Amino acid sequence: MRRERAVREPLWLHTKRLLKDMIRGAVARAQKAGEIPAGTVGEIHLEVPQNREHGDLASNIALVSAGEFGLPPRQLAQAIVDRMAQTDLLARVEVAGPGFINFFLGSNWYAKCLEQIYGQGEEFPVLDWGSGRKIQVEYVSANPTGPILVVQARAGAVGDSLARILRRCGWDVQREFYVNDAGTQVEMLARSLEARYRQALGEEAELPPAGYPGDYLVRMGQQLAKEEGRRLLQMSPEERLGFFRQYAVERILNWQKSSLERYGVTFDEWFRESQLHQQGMIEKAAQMLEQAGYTYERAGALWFASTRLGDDKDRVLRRRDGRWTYLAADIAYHLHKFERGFERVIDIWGPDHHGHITRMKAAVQALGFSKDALEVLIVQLVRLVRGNQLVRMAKRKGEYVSIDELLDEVGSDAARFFFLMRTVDSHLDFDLDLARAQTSENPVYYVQYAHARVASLRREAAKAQVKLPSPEDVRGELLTDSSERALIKQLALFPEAILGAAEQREPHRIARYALEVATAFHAFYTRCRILGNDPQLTAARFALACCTGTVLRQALYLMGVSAPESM
RNA sequence: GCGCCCGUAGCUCAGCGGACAGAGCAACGGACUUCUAAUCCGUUGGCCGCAGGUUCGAGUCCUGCCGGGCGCGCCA
Repeated sequence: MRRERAVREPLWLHTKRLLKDMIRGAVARAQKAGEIPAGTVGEIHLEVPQNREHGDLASNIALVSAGEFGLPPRQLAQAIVDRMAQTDLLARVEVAGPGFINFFLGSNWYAKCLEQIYGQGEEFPVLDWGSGRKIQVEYVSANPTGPILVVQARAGAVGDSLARILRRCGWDVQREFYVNDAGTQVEMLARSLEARYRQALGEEAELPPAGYPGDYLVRMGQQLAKEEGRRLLQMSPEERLGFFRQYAVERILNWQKSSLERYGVTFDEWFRESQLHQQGMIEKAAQMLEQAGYTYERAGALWFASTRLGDDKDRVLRRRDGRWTYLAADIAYHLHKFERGFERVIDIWGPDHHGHITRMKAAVQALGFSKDALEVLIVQLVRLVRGNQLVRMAKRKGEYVSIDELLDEVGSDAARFFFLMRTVDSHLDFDLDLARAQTSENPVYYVQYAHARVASLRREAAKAQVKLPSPEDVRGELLTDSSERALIKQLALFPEAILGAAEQREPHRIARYALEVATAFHAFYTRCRILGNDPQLTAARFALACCTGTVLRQALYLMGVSAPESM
């Protein structure tokens, strides 16, 4: 069993655990020998130094604990190093600078690392952080009143990627899209469509003041006029509005679905707000809030006393006219989420919803759940630029840039990669010209090209009758070039990149990681002849190239970007 | 006025409290008879918005300013 674990656990994580144990062990022994006074060691932190001369891993434990033990950092560090157990994974350990302990990985480590990654293939890295716990990621959730816009496309890339990453870490992930198919926006949509339908029939009809001006409704109205003629005018106004509402919502929803599918963004569940209304979920949620003592009536409306949970003002749940507010429905929706058994719920919203966070968290708390069970990620705005020219995208007058237009112009791979390169909370300037460029300036091609190069290498090998080496024939200790070692180490960092992205909810880390792997690979490829005359060296290098291909394919998959076999 | 996000190289951006602050692009100079040059190597380029504070140590944490974006409805 222990052997099994040692083999399956990613070597990088194993190494970090081992070094921490070694430090603790050394402190204990030094204390026993009287070289270090009594005291406790806090959490040990290992980092990858920026400077290569500072080793492969470094610990600042002696600087942090100097106060606790009353020793100068360097002396403490030296005492630890002197008492440290041996391991064949390290070449050397040294005390440096103000008191850092720097660890240098040895050739044995590189050999083991390559052996593990190559042996595990697509299974690498084996991760089980989530261990099957249920988590939900909700994203895009655009109103069914128009096309998916650019900021929602960004949220789509982020949400979909985060879901893939969490799943890779062993979480049971559900991806959800919340369809706001009830409420005034949808009423307005129905009335807008009715106006377009009447116009198509040649009637004098005006778009309602806050109606939807986009020409998709003009086309929809024309099509309805063609399909139905004047039949709809004979319905009662109520019936007619209901028809328009349903017709428009379904049509637009399908449109949104196909746009997202084309973009590789999918969902396990399209959850409809109307379901909450129909099933009395809102009343139920309101009752629970009431029983918890968080509601009151004033001026004919029902209020949520959210200020008691940190909000800056109380919020209306049920309007004077008896209709529920968006907030009330959203509270019911979140109640429903937690009733479905999710340990964590992650909502990805646009910047216009940030004000909603405090009250939503307050509601979750008032309903009896931990406020940490709900996490909200705000994806910041996207500005489209062409060169240094800002592309207009005002939503008024029906002027906008939809996901379809974006995909027509730059394609799914570039769009997703660009959205995932940046942290979600930074405003993004999306350069359409750059994303479309099929040149080295374009980072997505840089990564894809590295993958294609590996694929090409395999084809060349097949041509030259060079077989894929079997794992036991791979001798990683032969790889001593700086570029080979840098690449192996970079591949070894994959588990940490995935876990970091998952834990911090930062999918951009995968994009940056992929770029680093590609960089390390291109350097290796340039410096080292892979398919050469020495069979053993060829086997080792070929294995390393294959590992790179696998890791790149996995990383690209986590971003929903394709991994081409040739370019 | 209040809230959220941002301010790091000419441009776009990374940077888990650590060692001389990084990458890509742009600029300049090199490298293809050999596995894809959509590549590689090198050079140039910085009061990390400003001012205080916490710390052995701050681009990173705290406070206050300045600048930019967005939001503040019984809309969703």
